[in-house]
Amino acid sequence: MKAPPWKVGELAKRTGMSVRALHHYDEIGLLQPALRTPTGHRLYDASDIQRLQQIQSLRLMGISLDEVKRLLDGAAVSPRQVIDMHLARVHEQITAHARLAERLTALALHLDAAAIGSVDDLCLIIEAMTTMEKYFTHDQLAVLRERQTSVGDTRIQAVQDEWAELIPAMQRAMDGAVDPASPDVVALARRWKALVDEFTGGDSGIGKAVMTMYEHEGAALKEKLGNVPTPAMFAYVGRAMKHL
Amino acid sequence: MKAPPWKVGELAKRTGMSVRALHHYDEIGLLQPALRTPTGHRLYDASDIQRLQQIQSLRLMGISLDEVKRLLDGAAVSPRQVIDMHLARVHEQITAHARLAERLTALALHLDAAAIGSVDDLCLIIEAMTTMEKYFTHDQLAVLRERQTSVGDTRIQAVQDEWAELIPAMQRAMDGAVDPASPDVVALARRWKALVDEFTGGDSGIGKAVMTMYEHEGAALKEKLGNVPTPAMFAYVGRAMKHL
DNA sequence: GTAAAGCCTCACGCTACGTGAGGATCAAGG
DNA sequence: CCTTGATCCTCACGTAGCGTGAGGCTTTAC
Repeated sequence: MKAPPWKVGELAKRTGMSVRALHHYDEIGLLQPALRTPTGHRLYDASDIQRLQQIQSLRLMGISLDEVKRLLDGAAVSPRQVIDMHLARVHEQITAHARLAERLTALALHLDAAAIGSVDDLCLIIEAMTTMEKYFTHDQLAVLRERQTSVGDTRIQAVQDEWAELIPAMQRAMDGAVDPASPDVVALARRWKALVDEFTGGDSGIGKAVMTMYEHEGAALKEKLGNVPTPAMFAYVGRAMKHL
Repeated sequence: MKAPPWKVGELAKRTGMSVRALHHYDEIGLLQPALRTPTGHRLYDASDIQRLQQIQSLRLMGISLDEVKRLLDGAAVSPRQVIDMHLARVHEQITAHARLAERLTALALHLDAAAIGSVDDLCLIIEAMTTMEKYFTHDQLAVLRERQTSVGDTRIQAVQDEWAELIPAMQRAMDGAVDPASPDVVALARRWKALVDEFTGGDSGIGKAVMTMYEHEGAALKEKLGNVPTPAMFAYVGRAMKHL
């Protein structure tokens, strides 16, 4: 156990820092050794060592070198404030990362469900997720995910096929100006409602969100899904449903 | 709604990116516009725009530009792997930040309790916390924090004063080679046990951790706390306790 | 005395751009 | 045709906290 002052390598070994880091601290004026040998070698004395321990303590709490310097040099900033502000920043980071993790987990689920290999498909799914997050609340998305896994792939495919048949049929009725109260249209509306209820799990908020989404994103969705309901069609179906 | 190809400013406005970011993507070969005007102005065509959308999607998931490039260019890496590995990284970050937040919160508590203003004291507390985390488990630390708040400052001070009296007394008994079974020493041991029990809340693991800590950190603690028990003293007290 | 180890000072590299600097080009009006 | 303001171009530095050499002195140990 040699006594101080120590050379940079010795100090590094004893504190677990790298020599480069100590050089860096010297460069930025965070820890400048009290002495130098005539040949320019750094010599750290006891007070330098203590300061380094303080630096290490503060760094362990994730405080930036800049703030460490401000804390140790000028007492102008209160430690308490620094800690509080830093804690707030850390909490922000945590929530941001937590959201990201949630999205990534959901994405992984979709990847499993859809047996996707291509990057193009991956991006489409991300895009769809992003769009949906704009219209559905967090809870609603959780409900939809739960339903997705519970009903199973085959049923989902069947539902998609039925929509692919139902929407054009409804469109033809509208184009032909058929009375929404007519038995044929009401029958279509009944199937429509059944599909919607199955999708939403009876949550009317989800149904509304879907309509809002189609309203705002109609053009974009049409390109990707083929046939999609228009706002006019929602109104038409709504009238037909009054006669269920 | 002008049709593509678009100039960089136009693309930036429509996608919400900055012109500089698009320049950057060009520089690193992530998104190089299909065309340039004879004077060098970038012209992005439809496929460029689609690629940019994919880039934005992947970036929204927190994927680095480098990995985005690898994903979009060479299909050599599977999307699924990338997502999984990225998710793992994010989870690591979350746990690291969560630990940090926990430490900061505990630190804020100590600051409140000790009415600390100086940076020196702040660092001492951090150092103490760091040391204790090496010897106590997470649960044990939670117990100690809980006990700290429940017993109150005045009692803590009283306990410290009693230790300050008890330890030298025990040391004198040891120095005088007094039989640990003697009534005086047993009486001291009784007080000792009461203090320990109050501190540990009856958790024997905590008591052992304290002993291990004093054993390893004896010298460092002695400087800061004044008189501290030595391993020999623990043994002596242990023998005395057999006669309680 | 010599070789190995340790020290010094540059200086580039990493992430994903922000922010000018200095100059060419484009679109619209006089 | 000329001007003017908006837009475009290409450098190039700055960010946080060092890692990792390069090239050249000093110290230490045999």
